Amino acid sequence: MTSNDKETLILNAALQLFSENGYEATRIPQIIKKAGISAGTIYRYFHNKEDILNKLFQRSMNKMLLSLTANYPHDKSFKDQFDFIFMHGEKIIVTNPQLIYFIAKNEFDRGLNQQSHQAFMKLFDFLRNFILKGQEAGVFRQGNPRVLSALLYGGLTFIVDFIIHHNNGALLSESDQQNIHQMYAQLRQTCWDAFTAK
Amino acid sequence: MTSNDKETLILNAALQLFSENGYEATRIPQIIKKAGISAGTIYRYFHNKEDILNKLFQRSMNKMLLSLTANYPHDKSFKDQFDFIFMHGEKIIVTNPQLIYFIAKNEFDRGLNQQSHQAFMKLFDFLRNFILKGQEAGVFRQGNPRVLSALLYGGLTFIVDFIIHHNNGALLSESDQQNIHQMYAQLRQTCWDAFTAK
DNA sequence: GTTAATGGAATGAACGTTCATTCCTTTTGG
DNA sequence: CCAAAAGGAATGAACGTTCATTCCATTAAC
Repeated sequence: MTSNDKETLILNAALQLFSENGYEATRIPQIIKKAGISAGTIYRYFHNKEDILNKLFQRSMNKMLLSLTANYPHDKSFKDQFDFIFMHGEKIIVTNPQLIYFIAKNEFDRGLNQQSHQAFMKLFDFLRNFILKGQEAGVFRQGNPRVLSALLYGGLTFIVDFIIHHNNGALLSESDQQNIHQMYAQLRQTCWDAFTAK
Repeated sequence: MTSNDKETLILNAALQLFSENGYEATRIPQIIKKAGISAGTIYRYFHNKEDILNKLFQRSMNKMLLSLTANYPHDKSFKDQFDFIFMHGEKIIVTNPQLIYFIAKNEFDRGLNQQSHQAFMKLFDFLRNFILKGQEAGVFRQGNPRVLSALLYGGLTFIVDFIIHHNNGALLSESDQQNIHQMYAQLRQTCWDAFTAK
């Protein structure tokens, strides 16, 4: 087991605990136990608790951004781009709902440093740019782009709430997954209608 | 100054601190200082820290529900009811954005007791029922009502994020208020389109 | 054999809470 | 009316506990 693996072990344990209980309520001993390491070791890889939060936040942001930007269909229609964003969004969420929930819970908390905020803004700007371009092209309704991103982001987050709390963080059953997939499809259609209604 | 006033003093201080920093990160000494009372006094009015959270949460929920249900236009059109909900939602949010932010931050946290969850569900059911009735009447689009409530609730919450963080929790300037009013109007129209698009 | 990594007991600061005491208002006695 | 007593609210220093972090002996790697 390399040192890199141990860092990942710690981050994964922290992700689960932070998303379940929040950053403040999560105790270092909990992380230690879940990661299967000892108190001293954690401080070989991270300066302190806050450092874990920030490294985890940035890793999460980069993961999401990478997933959304890799193979992004720049030259296709807005509908295709919209579907691409939703399809990959759903994949990210269903694969690891804790990630989104962790982000939503900690997004604006104290404890996030400049670098973390920049990582968030990168993702936010990506969505914002998509909306702005759609508005310029006359495909999306006019107005403050924040309203549309609020709908999209808020809708996604609230569905994650459902995923997380429906079974107390356990893995999703097949029927749950189908149910969520259906909600996701409805949300996509509803958002698209909202975006394009004139 | 009656004893009731002091309880309110504590709850108001807690509301501001909880919404800014979250429940866990808020320290009792902070509440004491902001409320202008001493350490012992707080335990005359509340059993413990968690009790403050729950009493505050329930007070917040009841405030919101009262504001939404008083003079509710049961016998008017769905559009009128929709506008009523939005109008009163905006009023609540602009008057005290911390309230919504506090709720959004603590909604699913550990520490909330049965009674608090019931208070939340009462409000949630109110919205859910409105959506269900609209669906039954064929006015709103079909599908899982949670998708529509996610859009509405998520949208509102995310706009509150903007209000709170735009000026670090200070009172809103007049131009800010106009800006928010505009966003709110856009959100209302967009949500209505999303709700009613077939 | 040397260096780096690990474990876990030890540490001290900070936390929520308590409680003996003080303060102030209200009641009682004459 | 006034003075003394009582009652309840408020105080803040002190307490036990819990937390993040450190330290150092032990183990693993090469």
